[in-house]
Amino acid sequence: MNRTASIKDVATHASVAVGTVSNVLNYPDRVSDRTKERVLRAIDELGFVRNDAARQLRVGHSRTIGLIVLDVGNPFFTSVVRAAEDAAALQGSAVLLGDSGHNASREANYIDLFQEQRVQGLLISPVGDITDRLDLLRERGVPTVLVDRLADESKFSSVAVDDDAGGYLAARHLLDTGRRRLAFVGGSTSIRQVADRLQGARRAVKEEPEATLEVLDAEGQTVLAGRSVGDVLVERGREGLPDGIFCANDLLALGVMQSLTMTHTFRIPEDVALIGYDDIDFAVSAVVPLSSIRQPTELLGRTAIELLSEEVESQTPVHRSVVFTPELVVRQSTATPAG
Amino acid sequence: MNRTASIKDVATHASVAVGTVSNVLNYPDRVSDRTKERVLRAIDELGFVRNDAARQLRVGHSRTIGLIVLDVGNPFFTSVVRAAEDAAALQGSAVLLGDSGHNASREANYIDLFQEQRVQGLLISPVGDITDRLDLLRERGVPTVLVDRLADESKFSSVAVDDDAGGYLAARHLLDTGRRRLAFVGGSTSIRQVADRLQGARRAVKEEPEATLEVLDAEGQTVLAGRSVGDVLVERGREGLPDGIFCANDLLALGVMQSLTMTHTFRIPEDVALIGYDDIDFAVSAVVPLSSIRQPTELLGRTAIELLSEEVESQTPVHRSVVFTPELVVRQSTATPAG
DNA sequence: TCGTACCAATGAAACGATTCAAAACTTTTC
DNA sequence: GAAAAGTTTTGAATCGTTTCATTGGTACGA
Repeated sequence: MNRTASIKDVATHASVAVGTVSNVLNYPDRVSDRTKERVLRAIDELGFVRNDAARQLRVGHSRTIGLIVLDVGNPFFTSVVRAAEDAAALQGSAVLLGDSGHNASREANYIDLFQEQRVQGLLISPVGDITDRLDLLRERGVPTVLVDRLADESKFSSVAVDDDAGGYLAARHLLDTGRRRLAFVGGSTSIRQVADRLQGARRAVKEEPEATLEVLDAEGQTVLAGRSVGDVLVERGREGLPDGIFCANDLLALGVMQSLTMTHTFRIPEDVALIGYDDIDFAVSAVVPLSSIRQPTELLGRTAIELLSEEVESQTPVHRSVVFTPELVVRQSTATPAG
Repeated sequence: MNRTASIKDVATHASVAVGTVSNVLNYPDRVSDRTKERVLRAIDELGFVRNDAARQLRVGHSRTIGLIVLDVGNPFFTSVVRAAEDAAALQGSAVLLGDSGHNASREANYIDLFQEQRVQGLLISPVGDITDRLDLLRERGVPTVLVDRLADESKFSSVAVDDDAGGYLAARHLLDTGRRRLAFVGGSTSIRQVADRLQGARRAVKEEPEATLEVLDAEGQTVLAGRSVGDVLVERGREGLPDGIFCANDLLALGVMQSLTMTHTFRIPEDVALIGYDDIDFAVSAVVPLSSIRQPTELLGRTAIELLSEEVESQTPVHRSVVFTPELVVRQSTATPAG
């Protein structure tokens, strides 16, 4: 297995100087057609592939962008990742993807790795509060954009989705379709996103004098947790039943739906309207197609790359925080009750 | 923003030679404790981070492995990716992840990129038949392991899961729990995996003289497609109903389940047993927890890395194909009918 | 005191690209 | 036909590591 060809081999093979080969690769119009053709043939014959490490060493920076997410398995992030990759590809960069899995030490490993790789910049959805760590990065000249988290604008750019607005949107929709006795199912409100969504919902409910909002406890954010909540409601019976339920994510909502529809005690949406959050793939194919709040994930990924480019380009770093508003997706589970 | 510190700066700062700093980084026991400490302090004070491009240029190869999957959003691949990352980290390598999205040109882009990066090797779940392309890679000394696809063992190593065995396992389980009138729902059998699973199921059915296997058409591999199949069965009524249904993936199975349970005409598992394939997260939290066939994705990812290491290490490349057997996961949807 | 080991530290060379001032050609202009 | 202007091509210097033959020190035994 003979060593892969270098630019020098190509130069010899084509009887030109190394600088010429480099020019063919990087500034094709500086080279005459005749030599260009000769060089290209040599490249082809030797199967030359540019060594990016050498290139990077010389020019001082790579063409890659680091992206660290909390969980690649989460559809929200999967979608953000894909959008970021596409946007990066358009501007000639590649994305190095790291999955921290909510684990601070894995996150730290990736940050180190990406620094050694001299990435152009870093997009990160941080595990905890690592502003110190990121401050260091910033000082060392690695521009950073926070994803799905608000940042101190004097220090970082960030992209996020307005969860308060999302909560408002969901509750407002239930109110607009005539429901007045609302319930919120969130799992732990110690999660910032959940707390914000609840806050938004409260805001909407305040706008209707006779509307009420009850907060139901759930153990976690899973389908099973949702089902337990549903079972409690079923037991409670027709009396205390809310007529509109807003779940802080679709899994919870699907669980509630399973419980209510299986027992056939209550019909969705006639007796209870139900709305989730995230608009996962399963929402549309639920037994009763589930209304939900969709987060503009593609936009999030694309914008993150744009903000990063701004940081890379501008000498005097100015930071921007972009907050997107989520979108209401209406399906059958919140259809207006007949009559 | 001053340039990041180099090994030379560290050497000056600690009053040692550059070679010594390099030794501290790479062969700590070659260096006396006193100087080691001095160097480490200097590294800390200057915030030195090793430039991996320079390192790579010198040693001739990177510490990264390229991994190209068909779809990061697919839980199967997500799980493989995570396992591969962990296994790679253990041996000091990092994984560069590429998502081809079933698109040959995106795939080609990643292959090019990874070649320029001089990855140690490539794990790939190829879009189409790209053996030509991969042959080229092999000639250029980039060892390649195929993932989720069988390979000509004279050319490549590969890891895959035995779909025929999985199909057999599912059907055998239905037979073992007393079902005899089986049905297979697969979507298009032009997909290799689906065809193999059907073949395995047929093999099992042949073992029981009085057992039958009916193949039901489905439009695609989604929940909705499954629901349509379920609706057809419901319409058919108790007469022609199979007593055991095997779906080539969990989405189809969940669709069938929705249809059968909603109408309350038939009960699962009393009237019909139902088993899926893939054991996605949703299987366990279905209305009736769904039995399924689990693919050993973690093992797949880990083994892929191992095979690649073998290829990298061995001078005379020998290739191996490893085929794993999937695993039966029994839940309520195939419980033995009472009595 | 000298010779022999042994250990630590040194620093020039090499990796493969890009860059850029200078050299070598071509073409234009007078 | 020579000078000026423009175009191509050249090749040495450079980026930041690792490597390794060599040098400098120290300890021990004779």
